[in-house]
Amino acid sequence: MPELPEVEITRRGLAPLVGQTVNEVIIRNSRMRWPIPAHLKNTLQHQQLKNLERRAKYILANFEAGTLLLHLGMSGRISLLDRNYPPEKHDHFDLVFDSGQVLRLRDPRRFGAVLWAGSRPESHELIVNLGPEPLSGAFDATYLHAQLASRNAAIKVAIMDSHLVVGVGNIYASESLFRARIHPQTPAKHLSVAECQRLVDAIKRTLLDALAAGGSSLRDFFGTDGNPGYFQQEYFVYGRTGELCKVCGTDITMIRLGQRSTFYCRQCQL
DNA sequence: AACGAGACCTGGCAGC
DNA sequence: TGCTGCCAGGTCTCGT
Repeated sequence: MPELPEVEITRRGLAPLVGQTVNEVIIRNSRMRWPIPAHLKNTLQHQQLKNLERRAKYILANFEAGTLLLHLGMSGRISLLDRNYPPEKHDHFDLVFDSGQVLRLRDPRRFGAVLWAGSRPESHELIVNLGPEPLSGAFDATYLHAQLASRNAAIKVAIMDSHLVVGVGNIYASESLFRARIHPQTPAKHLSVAECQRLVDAIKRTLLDALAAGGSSLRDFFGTDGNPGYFQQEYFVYGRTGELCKVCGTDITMIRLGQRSTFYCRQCQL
């Protein structure tokens, strides 16, 4: 599930852990995208969680000793549970706190990551070259238009490039382009400033709407079964091949761009 | 610098 | 019921 809104909702849901102290680190399977560092067991022992931040799709857990990076990959999920709650097959990593609460990472496909970033996480190799946050002021039409000037690739592929802007995954790329009424295959460099403005606005609106929808289910997020129960987003185009466009009634088309499924309305998006 | 393809993994589902 | 093939929300790495 993890696109940027889901990661942000996860971060917010973990807020009760701030101020608590780590009692134990459990690594059941260290083989994630990169190995989970074994030294975390010592490094995080008795460390107090100072705060939780987010950069792109990384959750940054800040401790006195440094910052733990958490990434959910394609299939990751973090739950906040009682420490006695029995782990299941793909529960690879636990941070157990003195209160008896545990932050538990489950990730069947293991594309996610648990990494140590030391005291300067902004300089970490996975962080330092990332583009601006999509909801920040730095991501505006002027910036986007300048970035696209040298790119022939399809606009949908371009906005999913984390060096250009972070946090626009496969679902929200299609959704944002629909809202901006831009065909996903348009060569990026062909977008006018006005189109860039529509796209910037659409990306921000799409992500904010998803955040608001997810936020409404936050109460269910920490059920003892650990199921987030995300609000089922009502998509305009994603996954709706052959169904009717909610605006004009044309059937939704699917194509592949950059090896990813892409959905659009051939009437609304030119 | 930009682009496309391949890689990493497991689970779910359609079709036979 | 079981097998096979294909698909999946991410993103880094490598070759051109």
